[in-house]
Amino acid sequence: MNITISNTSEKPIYQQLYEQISALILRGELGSGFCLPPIRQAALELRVSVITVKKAWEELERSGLIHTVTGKGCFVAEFAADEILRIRDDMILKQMKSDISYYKSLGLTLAEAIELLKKIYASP
Amino acid sequence: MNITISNTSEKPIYQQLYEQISALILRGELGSGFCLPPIRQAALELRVSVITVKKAWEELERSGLIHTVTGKGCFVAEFAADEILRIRDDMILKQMKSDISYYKSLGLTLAEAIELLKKIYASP
Amino acid sequence: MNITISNTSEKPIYQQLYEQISALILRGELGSGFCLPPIRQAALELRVSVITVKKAWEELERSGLIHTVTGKGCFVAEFAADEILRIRDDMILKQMKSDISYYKSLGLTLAEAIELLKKIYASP
Amino acid sequence: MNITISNTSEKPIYQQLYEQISALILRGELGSGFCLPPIRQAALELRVSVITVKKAWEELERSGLIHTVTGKGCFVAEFAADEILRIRDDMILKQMKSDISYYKSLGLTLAEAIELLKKIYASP
DNA sequence: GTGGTCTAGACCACG
DNA sequence: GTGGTCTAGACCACC
Repeated sequence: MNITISNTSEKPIYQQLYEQISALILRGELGSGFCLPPIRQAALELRVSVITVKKAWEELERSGLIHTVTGKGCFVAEFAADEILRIRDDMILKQMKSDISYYKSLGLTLAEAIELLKKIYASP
Repeated sequence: MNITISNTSEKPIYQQLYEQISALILRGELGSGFCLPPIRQAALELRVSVITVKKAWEELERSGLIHTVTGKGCFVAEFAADEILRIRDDMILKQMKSDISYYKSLGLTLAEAIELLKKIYASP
Repeated sequence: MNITISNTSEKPIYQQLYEQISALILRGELGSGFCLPPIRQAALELRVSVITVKKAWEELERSGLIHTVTGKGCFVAEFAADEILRIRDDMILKQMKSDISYYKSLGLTLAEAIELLKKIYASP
Repeated sequence: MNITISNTSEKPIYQQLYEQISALILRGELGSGFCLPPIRQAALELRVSVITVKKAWEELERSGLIHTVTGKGCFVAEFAADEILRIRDDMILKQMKSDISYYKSLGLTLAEAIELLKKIYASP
């Protein structure tokens, strides 16, 4: 499941977890019904606290991306094909609005933004 | 000097202050030599603690955007005309790299990104 | 971790702290990964305010000598063996340039300076 | 009298004044009996406050380098030839002791110090 | 438990 | 008047 956690990052660990797993689901790499590892096992593998994993799982459930069955485990929710796209687009839209308000505040024009975007997208 | 502070924002107050004032300087609205309001006065007007304002001012100084003269006040630093552009571009580049790595992780293509960018830039 | 604070010194307390701890790190007495005492505990032991300790710790982080993990503590950064020497030499060079410009302004010759240097270095 | 004042320096202005004038006296460029300019004139020329100049003059008097005659002006004190050397050496010794304790705290050896000293003295 | 932020209020140095 | 430092004490986020 290729998750990487940085202890030195400014972002809280639970949020790093949340972002990476939600990305896996929204890109379709974790399909509907997929069973996430138990929090204790995930905590061991990622070398983080159980509490931290639990918090990330809770956030995922709150976003409607997973679905907890007590005593069974946590499963990726069932999505209609277009529903998953809608959720993804909402997340991107929300984020991009915030990003762009920052660019605008520094006086970046649309043309400059597009040029930069192309350049950065091209690099790995 | 239109500064707006949100006490409920996730961002710390001193950082909101830092971002807004650095934007004013980088957009050229506060020219070289401009004297910022005294920290005590700014604290009163913004209804925050003196220390919070000071912390923001310190960050501005650390970034080289202002310089402090004890007993006199805090002044916007002297910039070569192109230097200010270079600083602005560095800030934008750094931020955009981080933003785009998020878009990519959600599988957004360059074409989609540009389209969204245009749409959001158009709205106010 | 022998730290001594003088309340009567002209130097601010946080700077005394910064200088002594950075010296410990640069001399290699606090190795990579070493965990500094929690700021509240350090404040108690040194009989200064928590905020004063925090300010010193922040300066250390800004210099890249330590890194802070929220909820965990503050750890001496990982250095390549020669990197730590480079940082030390930069600090000494910068300081010595300033010192020597003062000696020169008082008309001290190189020969006199070396002689004095030897004499003072010999004394404890 | 070639005095240069930096408003952006970390050093207080009165101390910059004090250091530069005491250097002029100790190097012998301002001989015994030389009359310093009136504080109001000096303040005008240096574009600093009268209070600041006064403070510097007072420090000079306290060090025994000048001598104020009310209603007449401030005059460089009378020194025996060797006395001026003694004062200069005291000042340098005091400063160098402090400087060297810093070098030692960073683990700089005497040999390294001498080498650096030669290198920096050679450069302008 | 840890660090992160914010507050109100005090005293000092500088100009 | 300005900024610089320090204090005690509070609340929050994270682990």
